[in-house]
Amino acid sequence: MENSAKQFRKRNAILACLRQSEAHPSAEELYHSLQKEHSDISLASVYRNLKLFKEEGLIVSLGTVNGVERLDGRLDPHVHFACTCCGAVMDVPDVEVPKSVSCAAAQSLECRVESTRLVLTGICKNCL
Amino acid sequence: MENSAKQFRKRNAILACLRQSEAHPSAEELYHSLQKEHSDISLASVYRNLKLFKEEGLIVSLGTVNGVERLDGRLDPHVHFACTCCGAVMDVPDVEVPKSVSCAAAQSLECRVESTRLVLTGICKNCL
DNA sequence: ATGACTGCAAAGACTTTGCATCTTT
DNA sequence: AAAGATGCAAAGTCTTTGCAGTCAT
Repeated sequence: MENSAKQFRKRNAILACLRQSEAHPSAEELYHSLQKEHSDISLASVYRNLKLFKEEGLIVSLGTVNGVERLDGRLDPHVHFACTCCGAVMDVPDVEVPKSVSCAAAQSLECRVESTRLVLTGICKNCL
Repeated sequence: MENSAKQFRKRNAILACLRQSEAHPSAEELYHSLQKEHSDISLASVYRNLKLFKEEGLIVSLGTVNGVERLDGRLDPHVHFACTCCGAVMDVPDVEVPKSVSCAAAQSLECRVESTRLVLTGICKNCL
């Protein structure tokens, strides 16, 4: 365990960093945050591991904001707000997409709904 | 008018093509559709005009599906479903995001909400 | 002439991948 | 020795932009 912990040192750091962040960072933003503790980390590792995490379902993509993919380590479904001005992405507290929406979709389209992503865009408090 | 119609021939064709499509196409898909009528159109023109249309609010971006931006000529807010298997994007009929969601966000984040985008992802009827 | 739209090719931004190296088993 | 993780640099996608040519005012 100790050994494998060392082997997965950076991988774990990437996941931990994303989970601790409230900023819904991009790969590059994560990379910069990680450099404080892991000055020798590479951007490729960040991308590589993020891709793995997504495939494993450990993290979620929020889609792109200004052409850059943003990620979330929180797995419980919640609504996001993205500021088109500064690019900030934040959680919207105490709001959820009603389950009835995905049910209705599944029924009328005869599809299987696996995830639900509601992103509001606009101008944040700071930019106003 | 006839003259300017000619001048905006391709521009209009791009917008019309998007508005007629139900597929929420990407720039490249639009480009291919347009080639039937405008064999000399260029991909750059498609991208250029789509960017303009977005800025003018004539069309809406649905975000990216498999790394490619998808567009919608319908401006009334509605819910979308994206198939992760085949990449199809379709409208979900008769469902809407309650206004209360954006109101709650505006209130708790003290932000201005300008648009709302709900995308469900999963497996479509055909792929099931 | 001036301003606007286009095609082409080049540039740009973001992300992925091949390969050699190093570590762990 | 084998398997896995990483850094680096190269490659790959998707999108934007500079420039010259064309059309309309």
